[in-house]
Amino acid sequence: MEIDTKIVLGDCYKRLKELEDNSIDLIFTSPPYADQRKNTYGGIHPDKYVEWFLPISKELLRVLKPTGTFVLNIKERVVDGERHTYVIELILEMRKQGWLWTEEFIWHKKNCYPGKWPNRFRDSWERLIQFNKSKHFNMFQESVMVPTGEWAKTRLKRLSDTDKIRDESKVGSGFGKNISNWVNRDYAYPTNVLHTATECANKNHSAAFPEALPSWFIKLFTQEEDWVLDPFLGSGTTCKAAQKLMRNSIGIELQRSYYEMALKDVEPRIMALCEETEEDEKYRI
Amino acid sequence: MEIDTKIVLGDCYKRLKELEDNSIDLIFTSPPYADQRKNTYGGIHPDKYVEWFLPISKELLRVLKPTGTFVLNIKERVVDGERHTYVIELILEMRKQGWLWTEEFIWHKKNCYPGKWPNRFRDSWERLIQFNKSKHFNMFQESVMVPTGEWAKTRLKRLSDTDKIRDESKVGSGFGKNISNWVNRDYAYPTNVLHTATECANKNHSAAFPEALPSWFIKLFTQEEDWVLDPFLGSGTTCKAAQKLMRNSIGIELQRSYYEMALKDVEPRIMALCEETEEDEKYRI
DNA sequence: GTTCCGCATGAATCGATAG
DNA sequence: ACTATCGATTCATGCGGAA
Repeated sequence: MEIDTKIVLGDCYKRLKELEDNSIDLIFTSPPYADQRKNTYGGIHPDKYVEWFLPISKELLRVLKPTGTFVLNIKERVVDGERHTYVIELILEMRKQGWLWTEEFIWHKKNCYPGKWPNRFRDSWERLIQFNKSKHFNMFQESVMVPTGEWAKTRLKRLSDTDKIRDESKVGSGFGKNISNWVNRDYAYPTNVLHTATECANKNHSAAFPEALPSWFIKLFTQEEDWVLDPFLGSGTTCKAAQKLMRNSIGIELQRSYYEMALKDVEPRIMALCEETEEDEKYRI
Repeated sequence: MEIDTKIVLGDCYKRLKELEDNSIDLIFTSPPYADQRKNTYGGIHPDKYVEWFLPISKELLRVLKPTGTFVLNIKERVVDGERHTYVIELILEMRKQGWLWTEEFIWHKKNCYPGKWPNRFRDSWERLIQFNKSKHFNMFQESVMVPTGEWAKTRLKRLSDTDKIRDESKVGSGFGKNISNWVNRDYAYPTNVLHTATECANKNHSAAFPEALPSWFIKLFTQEEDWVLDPFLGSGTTCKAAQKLMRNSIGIELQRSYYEMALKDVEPRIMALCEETEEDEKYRI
């Protein structure tokens, strides 16, 4: 199987024009937050954010397949002691464009940014807003199933005595393939709240999200050889995740420094066999 | 110390009229969700929800002290495959009334309603929207600090097996509970994400939210002898919590059956000492 | 007195069927 | 076509009874 990973330098509004109608299966992106990252994106003023984003979302609507999904990672910032309303206004305006506001996932960032303020606590969650073009979109729920409570309660306790002793190292290092082979069925569907620790790796990119985040949505909403798009690629996390999962991807990035950073981490074109190895098995969530 | 706990039967819009201006320190409530609880509240249609709630929120704004806080527990339902927009529209309209949208807490319900659908996962979170009348509101952050260090050990024991298994299994793909978050400090400030299960089966009165929820906000936004208001009291959880914490409270409930249920659990007027027991400690979120 | 197992029960949603 | 009702689906939790 051969997949393509395109990293594009340029303004996303202009470069999106070059993409064909109905050609993308999943758009996953984290646009620059309002009035933040001033040095990189010029700092869109919160009051102008909706106005700035709507032309882009219109292009995104055009390039997305009818069965595709758009996942927008965003959080409103605090302005003058209040949560600014640009995110919820954006939802209302995008619906007028024709987007369906299907769902809102919560990303709970366990190790969120430290700090203390007299009138608010640390902000440890962000919105992952799911938009669709039609009600009949692709969703592959089985690909993100998690072990059930039942499995945790019964199976683990039962095998804890003998098996822990038999293979202590594997247990200690986090339940490897040992147990995942044991029980194939005891998996449950997840909910709309995701938990991850934020990655410290991409220090240079101020809005970096952990690779597990795009990976989760890529597995959920696409199949191998589908097309993934991130119009605000940043340091390249989305394309990296797509490539590992054998999805084609396009990433657009305005800043040359990020663009080059993304290029470094991604093989522009790769060839690979399409066989699930035992190694892959272990990485199933 | 003597505190008052008033349980009032009647339509909250009318009964709110009887309350004085600037007399309440905290409003905590969970109004009937749109088209839900039809048998008890008649079910407000999602399209009419904002229109229905605005006159009430106007009265709430009147009775709240300038230093007070209004915490609204709500979640939009799915209508025709989409998340309905009445909640975010309500935020915009309440701002026009003069409310400040200060913050939005997430209540992560661990035991959310089961079910499976082709196009969405189970909904395991609700909004706890914080509104204020002015930027200078009371907030007692120390009262809800979370023990760390020694406490972390007991917390770890209490982690459900489900949590342990799921988090361990996610390690390979980048997810994971970072135990090292519990650092050496004895107490840490919480974040704006709350975790608790809904109180469910086998109780004479099943509360929509667990008592820990109003308790947390009562401790955070009020002091002893302050006034707490719940205009949609339901089975009385908010007043019960207020009473235990030595806060005066007023609860308004339309349904006679709920009203009587609330009356039963609450001593209309009590005298008590002001000591936090070990039992209370356990209820800290 | 513990621990363990079984079971009922939720602020739900979809799709089909009926009026 | 549009609304109303109903069955099927699904899982964490806490209680009660049993070992």
